[in-house]
Amino acid sequence: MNPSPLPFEPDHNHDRCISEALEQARHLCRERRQRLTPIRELVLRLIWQSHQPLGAYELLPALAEAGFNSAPPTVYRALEFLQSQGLVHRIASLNAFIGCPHPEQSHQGCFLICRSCKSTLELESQPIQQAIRSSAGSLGFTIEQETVEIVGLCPNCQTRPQRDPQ
Amino acid sequence: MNPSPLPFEPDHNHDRCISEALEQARHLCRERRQRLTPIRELVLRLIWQSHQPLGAYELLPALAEAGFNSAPPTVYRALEFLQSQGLVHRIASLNAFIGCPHPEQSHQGCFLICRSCKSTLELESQPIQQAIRSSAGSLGFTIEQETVEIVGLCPNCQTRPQRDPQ
DNA sequence: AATATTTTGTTATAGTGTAACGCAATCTTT
DNA sequence: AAAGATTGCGTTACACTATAACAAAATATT
Ligand SMILES: [Zn+2]
Ligand SMILES: [Zn+2]
Ligand SMILES: [Zn+2]
Ligand SMILES: [Zn+2]
Repeated sequence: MNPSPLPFEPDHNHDRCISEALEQARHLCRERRQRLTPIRELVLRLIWQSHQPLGAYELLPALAEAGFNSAPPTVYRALEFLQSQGLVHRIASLNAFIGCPHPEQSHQGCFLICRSCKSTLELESQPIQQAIRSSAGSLGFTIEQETVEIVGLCPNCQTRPQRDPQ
Repeated sequence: MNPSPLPFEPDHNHDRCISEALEQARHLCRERRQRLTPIRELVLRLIWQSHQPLGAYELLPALAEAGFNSAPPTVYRALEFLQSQGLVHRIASLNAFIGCPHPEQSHQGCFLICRSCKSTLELESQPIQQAIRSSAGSLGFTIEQETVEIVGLCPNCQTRPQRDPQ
């Protein structure tokens, strides 16, 4: 067990990922006077079940099991709220959602997505950010939102292609 | 009229963009022994009507007008072919498609998308590519496909926000 | 407690994309 | 040129993703 979740390590302490993410979500929402309702918290917990982006419709059965209404608007509303608080990011190229490991300040994610095991890692890459800002700036373009999603093979899947880390 | 299409210039010679794109498409397909059928060429021409990404369903009426079948599979097949030949890129964050200005060799596009006028510019930014490769490489991640889509305001729309270049 | 605001339930529908199958057109081989 | 193989297209149906609109319930505010 690693003390902190390492990128693409299938045997990291993921229970800790979950509990930390939930704890931080509760803390941030309290601080911001936003309501982390049972549905919202459940959706966040479900998304954090793995490091693989989850589609909105994959959440519905679990919501139903938990006794909630399970129509699309329910889950999309929860996802919208979580996104607005920076707790969740949407992966445009997958139509899916993933928990943000550092939601304390709003930011643009940069994602490495493994084609094989689907594990997805959010980067904070200064060089990438800088290069984008520089390219856009030199053309007089003002950046408002960035989508950077890199698909490929994670280290595990290059050697053990069939492995499926959470 | 500019001799070559400048980024975010609404009054560039766009007829030339179109004719060059079509000419190059014909040339590349001939060279690769791929069939640029009437439907495929029409879809490419429609996409090149502007520098604004076009949704698949926006193409259907024009296909119908031209006397072709206008069911979704028709246009999606054409788009799939054009993408396979690098003649068109898909913008994941918009669910839309745009013509590629330099399809002669396969590449990963990086797109600047104006939120106001929707004009979209494809960049070939070595620094961005390099930064992405470096970040991924240091984590042992092998890149297969990149999605880099930057939304913001182009120079025109920062000063004349309501303008709508082609 | 009364009122306003926010959240959720519910139904319906819009928007995006694909499966599957048969026919037609084109290419390849004889 | 004829026969067979391959590719592209027409057609229908459907899957997946997301939102509009309005009523009911829960919560916050006065
Ligand atoms: Zn984890
Ligand atoms: Zn994040
Ligand atoms: Zn042009
Ligand atoms: Zn391109």
